[in-house]
Amino acid sequence: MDKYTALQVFEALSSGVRLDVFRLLVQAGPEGRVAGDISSALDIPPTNLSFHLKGLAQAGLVTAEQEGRFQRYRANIALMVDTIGFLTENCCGEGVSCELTGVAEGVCKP
Amino acid sequence: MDKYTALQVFEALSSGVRLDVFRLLVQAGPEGRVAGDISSALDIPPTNLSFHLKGLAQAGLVTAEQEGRFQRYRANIALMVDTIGFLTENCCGEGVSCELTGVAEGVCKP
DNA sequence: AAAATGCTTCAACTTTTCTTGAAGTGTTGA
DNA sequence: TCAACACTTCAAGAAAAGTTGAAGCATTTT
Repeated sequence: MDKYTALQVFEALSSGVRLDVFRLLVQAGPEGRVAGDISSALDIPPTNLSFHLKGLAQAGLVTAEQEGRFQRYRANIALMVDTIGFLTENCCGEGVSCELTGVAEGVCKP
Repeated sequence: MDKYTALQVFEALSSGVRLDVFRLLVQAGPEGRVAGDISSALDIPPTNLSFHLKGLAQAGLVTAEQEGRFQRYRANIALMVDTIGFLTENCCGEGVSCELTGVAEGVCKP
């Protein structure tokens, strides 16, 4: 993963609205949710929701699929997990031990 | 972890400058780095760096310790790892399998 | 004590992001 | 075909974040 991709991911999750939307989609699982469904579940006006969904989709954190006149969104959890790998790169290299950094086991040595 | 804490973490990492700083500190390990060191390593004016370090510290992603007239910063990787746990909460619950979501093994069932 | 160093805070400006109503696109059902 | 529906795009104003030089505070050196 490159820095730009990671930055897009963090930017996407740096808004309360988008964080709520992503979490809702994570909990929805592979079925995902259609836009209007998300709008009413979180009480966000459709115009505003569309703006934020665009940001999440651009970052790759959600995928969009047309379903008749509905638009179904799904979370991409794998990208989120990969992003952590990017952040913890080299955190245990060069004589730096996991014990000292307090990092959970398995994170630094995948 | 609550939503506010997670949001602070993502906001903190949603800037290119702060992402660079955090990654530098992750790679620096437990020794950390003093502010002036970071400033010259990443070519960021001290004033601006101070602004961004404040954001990272407020989110809890870095800690600051005075060392004479220097200020030493260290990364808090554990918080980053915890934040992922928050995001993937319930992602495999209620009949939703990890296989379908494509999530790395062990993430959903810690 | 005075000057130098390391860093932060402040104030002002610039830039970006957010929010909302109005208008637009495509789809479905009467 | 026409109205209703689901959602997105557009435009404009409001709010938040980023950047910089000048000034401030604390520590160290001379």
